[in-house]
Amino acid sequence: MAKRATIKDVAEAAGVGVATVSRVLSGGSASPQTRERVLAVAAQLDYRPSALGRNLRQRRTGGMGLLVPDLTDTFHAQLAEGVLACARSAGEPVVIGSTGGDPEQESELIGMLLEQSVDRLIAVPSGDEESWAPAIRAGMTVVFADRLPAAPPVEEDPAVSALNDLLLLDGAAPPPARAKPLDVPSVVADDRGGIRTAVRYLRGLGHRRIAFIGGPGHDRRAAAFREAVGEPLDEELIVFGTGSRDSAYAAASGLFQSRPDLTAVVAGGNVLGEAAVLAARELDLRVPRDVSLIMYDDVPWAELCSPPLTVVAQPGRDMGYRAAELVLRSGGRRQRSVVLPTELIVRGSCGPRR
Amino acid sequence: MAKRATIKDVAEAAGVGVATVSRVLSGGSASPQTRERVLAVAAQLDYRPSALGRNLRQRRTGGMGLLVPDLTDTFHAQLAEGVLACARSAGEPVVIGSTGGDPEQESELIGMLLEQSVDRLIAVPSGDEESWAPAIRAGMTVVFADRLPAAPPVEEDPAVSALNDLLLLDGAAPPPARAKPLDVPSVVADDRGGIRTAVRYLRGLGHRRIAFIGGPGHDRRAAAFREAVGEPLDEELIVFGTGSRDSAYAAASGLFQSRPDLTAVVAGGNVLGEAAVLAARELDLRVPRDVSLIMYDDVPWAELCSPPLTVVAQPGRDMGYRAAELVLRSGGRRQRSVVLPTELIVRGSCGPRR
DNA sequence: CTGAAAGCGCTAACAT
DNA sequence: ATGTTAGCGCTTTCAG
Repeated sequence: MAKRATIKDVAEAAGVGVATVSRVLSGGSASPQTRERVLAVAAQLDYRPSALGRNLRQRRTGGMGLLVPDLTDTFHAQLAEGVLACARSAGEPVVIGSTGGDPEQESELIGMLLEQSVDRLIAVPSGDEESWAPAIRAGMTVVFADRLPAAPPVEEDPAVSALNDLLLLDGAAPPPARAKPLDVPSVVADDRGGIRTAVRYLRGLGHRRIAFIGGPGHDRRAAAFREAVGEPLDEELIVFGTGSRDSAYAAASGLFQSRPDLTAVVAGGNVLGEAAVLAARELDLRVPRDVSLIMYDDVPWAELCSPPLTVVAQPGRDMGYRAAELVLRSGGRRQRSVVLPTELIVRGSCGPRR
Repeated sequence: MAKRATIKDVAEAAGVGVATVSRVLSGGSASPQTRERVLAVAAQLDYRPSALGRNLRQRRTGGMGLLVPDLTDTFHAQLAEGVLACARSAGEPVVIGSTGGDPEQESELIGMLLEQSVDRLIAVPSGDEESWAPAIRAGMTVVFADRLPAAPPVEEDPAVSALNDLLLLDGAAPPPARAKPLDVPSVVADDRGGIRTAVRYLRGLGHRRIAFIGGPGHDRRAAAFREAVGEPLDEELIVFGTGSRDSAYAAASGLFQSRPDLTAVVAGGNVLGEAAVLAARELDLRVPRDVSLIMYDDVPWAELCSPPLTVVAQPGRDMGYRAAELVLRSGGRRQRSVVLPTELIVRGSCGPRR
């Protein structure tokens, strides 16, 4: 690294103390002449304050961390672009990590960020609330984007269980003592509205046996789907993949084969939509003649499919931007969560029930 | 930020000096007992060495920077995933920036990285060699991925020009004095081979009027295209977009309209392929009946198109991984550049000339 | 308004 | 083998 000028160099060259230079550069008070001289010298020396010194002094790194499951999921890429846009305009660095949807990798990455003293983090979480507790406790300012961590598995405390059994309290068992839920601001899409609109649209076309294919983190969408469909609910029509494209394909293909009677499917994300299109084609199901399809996420290629895909668009880029704003503006006090609207974009992948 | 234990805390608690703790944790020499005690205390205190202190001391930040034009370009996302995978397994942080293909933003981001003392950088460059010189001079270890910076515009030195005119040396003018080319390792695909294979394939199908649609950074591919097509060369069949999806669409659409006689097109990247498919459909050109299409980059949705797209696949993820290895292993000495093979994946978007 | 000085947490000489 | 010490570049009291 070519040696760069330090604040000391500037101070000497300007004939002032380092404190003065620091003040001038961070907008503190200084006489106009001093200020001007310092500025001139700094420019002449091409001085750039080192973030290293500042960070150490302030015991924190500026900027923010960004954790997403997978950048090749175009929606996450859009979200990331939003975060980067905001960070760029703020001149702040972004340390990024891809978790592969694996809570363990996620935790490791959080550890890495902690080590870097990155104390602001935007995350599309993969782990559950429990796995996020340490980060919060460590003092990180976290903002969740796109989804929230799942509630931790209810711990079957053997003693309590036994007691409950004994007292025959099963039916009206008190809610198991669970860790208090995380209080973290978030930026998510209106999944409930988005899914409901999609289901209603399909209903309006005459569809009755509608399926949902989800992936990790799509629990809220699945819940919204259950709610929108109402009774009678056919749980077999709700399937999940584990996050990889392969497993998404397997889920879609399995669904089509086991339930040839379904006439429409809602894919909970673009990777699942991709899988659904592929699986349908492989099984010679024609869209929308044999099966109607609505995909969550509007991605460029949705328009390229034949027929073009009808989608529930969520503003990925905006979500990222807003999340970054939230995490930056968090001047200590609590931030409100934000829910962004979705939009049903009707193209050609849905038709009347045959 | 909850106050974390420092090396001093560990030293005191273990009854040793800070240096010993430092040594133990970085694998230096220490007696087995001491080592054990320190390790125990460190674990007990949940001590994590602060990267801040280390970085300042070593005057450099670990990890690496990563600059790409646009993450929603799936190829760049794949490349980024490769970089992240390598960085993750090395436990190193990655500071990412998205340039939007704009040399100016790129320069600003480089400045930001310099300020952070990030001295290792992987970049899909947007600026030309000239705009990259400062980063190199500042001592950054740079590895270019996917493409190389364009040669700087030849400066028309008036004096030299005049002299040349005077001496009638125009025809055999000596190469203009240009800055010495950057000597930076890189990881790129075998564009020459990839394009040649594509063109030959199309030729074999009988196509004679083949077009090329490129974007920023596709100069090498365009050059390879010219070479592969040979004489007579129809320059009108080579068009460029500026990087945005809109401009890519405009370029494709304009090409199809101005040259209805073309029978095949090679798109220099997935965003351009996207545009080509869209434009063709808009103009009622059927693929492959009316026009054959080969796209650079194998992306998941290539298979979803109807017909599925024949592509020149380049190993985006590997490229990223290799680039990260290169930049990490750069133990001071020069690294060799690497060229990765491409593969023509024949699907259904090419047919015989009608 | 300005300067001197004290560290932030860590590593690398240097001494023991 | 281990402790002591001197900073890395910066911000921030605290005096002047």
